[in-house]
Amino acid sequence: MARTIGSHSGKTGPRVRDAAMHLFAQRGFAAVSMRQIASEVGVQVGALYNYFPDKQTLLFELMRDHMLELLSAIHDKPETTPSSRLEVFVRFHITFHHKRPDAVFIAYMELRNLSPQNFEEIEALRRRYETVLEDILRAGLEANEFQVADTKITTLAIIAMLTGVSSWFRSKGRLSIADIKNQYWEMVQKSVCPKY
Amino acid sequence: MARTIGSHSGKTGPRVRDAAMHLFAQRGFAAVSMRQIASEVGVQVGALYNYFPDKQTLLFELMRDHMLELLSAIHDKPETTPSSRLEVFVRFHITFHHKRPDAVFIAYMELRNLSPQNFEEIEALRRRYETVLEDILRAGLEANEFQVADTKITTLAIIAMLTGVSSWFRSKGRLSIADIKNQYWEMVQKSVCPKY
DNA sequence: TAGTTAACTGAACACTTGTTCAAAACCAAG
DNA sequence: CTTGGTTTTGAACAAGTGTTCAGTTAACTA
Repeated sequence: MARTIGSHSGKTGPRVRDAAMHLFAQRGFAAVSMRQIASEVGVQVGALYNYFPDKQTLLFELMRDHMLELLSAIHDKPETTPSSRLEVFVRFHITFHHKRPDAVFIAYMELRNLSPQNFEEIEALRRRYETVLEDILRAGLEANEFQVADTKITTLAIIAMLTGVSSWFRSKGRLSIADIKNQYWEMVQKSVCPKY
Repeated sequence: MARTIGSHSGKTGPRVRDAAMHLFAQRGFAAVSMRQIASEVGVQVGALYNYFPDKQTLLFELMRDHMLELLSAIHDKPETTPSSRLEVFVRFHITFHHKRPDAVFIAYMELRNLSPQNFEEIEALRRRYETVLEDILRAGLEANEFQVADTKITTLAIIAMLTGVSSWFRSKGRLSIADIKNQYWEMVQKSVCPKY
C-alpha cells in the first residue's frame, strides 16, 4: 500500500493539527509521540512530515497560531472610558479562552519545550497582548478612574486570575460561563477602583 | 568499581530529590530521563532505584511532600477578624511559594503525569488548602466584612492570582517581594470588600 | 581486624523515540 | 487512458527509554 483513497493535504493537515493540539493538551508535548498523533489521525508516522519539518515546529506553529488569533480577536476601543474598556477586556478574555481550552493549556504549559528562538517569538506575542491590558490600566490611572500601585503587576495579576478560569471551569458545573464573567468582572472592577 | 567513597543514603537520597525537583521544574517530568537525574547527582542510573521504586513514585513524593509542607506551614487563626486572616493568608501564600519556585511549578504543571491514584491524593491535599481560604471568605461574608458573589469562585480566583506571581517574579527585578506582597494584598482586599 | 551490611557499578533487557526515504498507489489534467 | 504530481506506506536508522540485577567495593559493627 502507499497513498490511500481520499487522501488530500487540505484535509489531513488540519486533522494532524487538531490531533496534536488535543494530545499535547491532555498529556503534554514531551509525553506524546509522533506515532500517537499519527494513529489518532489514522495515518502512518512518515505522513506527518509532509506537514511540518519536525515535532518542535509543530508545537511552535500551534502556539503561534493561537497567539495570533488572540491578538486579532481583541479589539480595544481607546475612545471609550477606561472602565468600559476594562470590562470588555475581562469578558473577552474569559470568552476567548473558554472556547479554546486545549490551545490555552498548551500556550501556558509548553513554553519551556520551545527552542530558545521559538520561545522568544511566542513571548513577544504574549507581551503584545499584555500591553493591551496595561494600556487600559494606564489610561484609567491618568483619568483617576482607577487606583493601582503598579500597572505592570496589576496586568499580570489580572491575567493570571482570568486565565485560571480555564483550569477548573467545566460547562456541566454549578455556574454558567455568564455567571463567571459577571463575578470576575466585579472582582477586577473592585480591585482597581479607588478606595472611596 | 562498585560502592563509591563517601557514599551514604542520608546524603544521596536528598541529592536525588533535589536534582529531580530542579530538572522536572526546568524541563518537565516527561522530558527528563533517569540518566539525566543520575548524572546530575554524579551516580549511575541503577543507584537511583535504592531511593524509590520507579519514576512515577519519585514525582508523586516530590508533589506530596510539597503539599504537606504547605499545609503544615499555613496557620489560620479563626479567632481573629476575617480581614486580618485574609491578609495573613495572602502574605503567607506569596512568601511560601516564592521560596520554592521549583516545587510550585511542578505541583501545578505535572498533575497530568500522575497516575490516577496518585492524582487523587494530591488533589485532596490541594482542596484542603483551598478550604482554608474559602473558610476565611465565608467568615468574612457572614460578618459582613466581605462582599463576594461566590466563595468557591473567589477562592480559585485569588489563588490563581497569587500563584501567578511565581511565574514571573525574579529577585533581580524592579520590585522587591515585600512590594509585591503589599500590592497583592491591596488588590485582594479591594476585590472582596463591599462596594462602599 | 574480620565479617556484615549498605551503596553503587556496569551491563543488559526489551521497547520506544524522532526522523528519513524509496517505492507504491492515488488523484487530476490533457 | 496516459502522464505527472501528490500523498502515503512500510521499513529502517541510530539513539534513548525505564527498569533489573549479579557482582564489587566502601562503611560500619563487634
